Amino acid sequence: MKIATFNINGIKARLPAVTQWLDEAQPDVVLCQEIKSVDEAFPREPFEERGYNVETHGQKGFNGVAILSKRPLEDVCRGLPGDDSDEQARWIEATVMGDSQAVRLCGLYLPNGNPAPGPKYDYKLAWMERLEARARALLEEEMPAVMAGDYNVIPQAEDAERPEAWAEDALFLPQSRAAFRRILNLGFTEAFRARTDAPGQYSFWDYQARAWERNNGIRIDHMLLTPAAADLMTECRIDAEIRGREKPSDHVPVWIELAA
DNA sequence: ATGTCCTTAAGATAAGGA
Repeated sequence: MKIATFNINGIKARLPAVTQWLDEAQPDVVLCQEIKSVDEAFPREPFEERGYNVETHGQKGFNGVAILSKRPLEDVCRGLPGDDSDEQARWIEATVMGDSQAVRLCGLYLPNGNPAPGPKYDYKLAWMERLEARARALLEEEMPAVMAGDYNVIPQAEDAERPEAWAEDALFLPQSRAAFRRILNLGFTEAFRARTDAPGQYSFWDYQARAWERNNGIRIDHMLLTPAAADLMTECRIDAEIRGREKPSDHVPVWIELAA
């Protein structure tokens, strides 16, 4: 089962790029972030005619997450638990049946947090505490689980072309990286780094200043696997080349193959 | 070189978010 995460940066603007990639990559599941659409306005038809089931958790103007799946999605839950006053659409989860076993899928769009310090950074750190709590609960279940999405965290210096440029940024501040590491250290496997220590591998390049042409990127889109899921992983790759196409997202897909 | 892009609110451009 091929499972991908992709921050598409607006479904209305990205429909041609996303459908072209779907037709080529043929993922079974895609966890999408930044759909920037309310549920009612999400264009379901292009995906349904390709055989995907569509579950969205949108909001007006920004944020918004979705799951596309060729297999039926069950037990869909929207919103990260832990704060009923949080109205930002950043979390969706569902269960998909593999050939041999069920997998719990969590799609997340972690807050950017800039400028730091400030209320937006406080919100990011509080959101990460809630994520840690949900991660603990997932580990206690027997089902293999994947938490994938735009984490807005650069885990290590080797995950940025110019780490010095991010020293004061919410994506790379020690507190952000420590919170990410606390979640990993519960027992999760970060899929990409479990398979390679190659430098220069990124998932985001800014639209500005010819960042793509210079490979001035950062790796902030991650897939965290519970031990039961990590045992099933046979592949993890970044489809970087689509960043160079017409009207691309500033992020590219990251995907795993699970023998589930 | 904060050099771009996407969104909404308007009804042309400007602001917020990233």
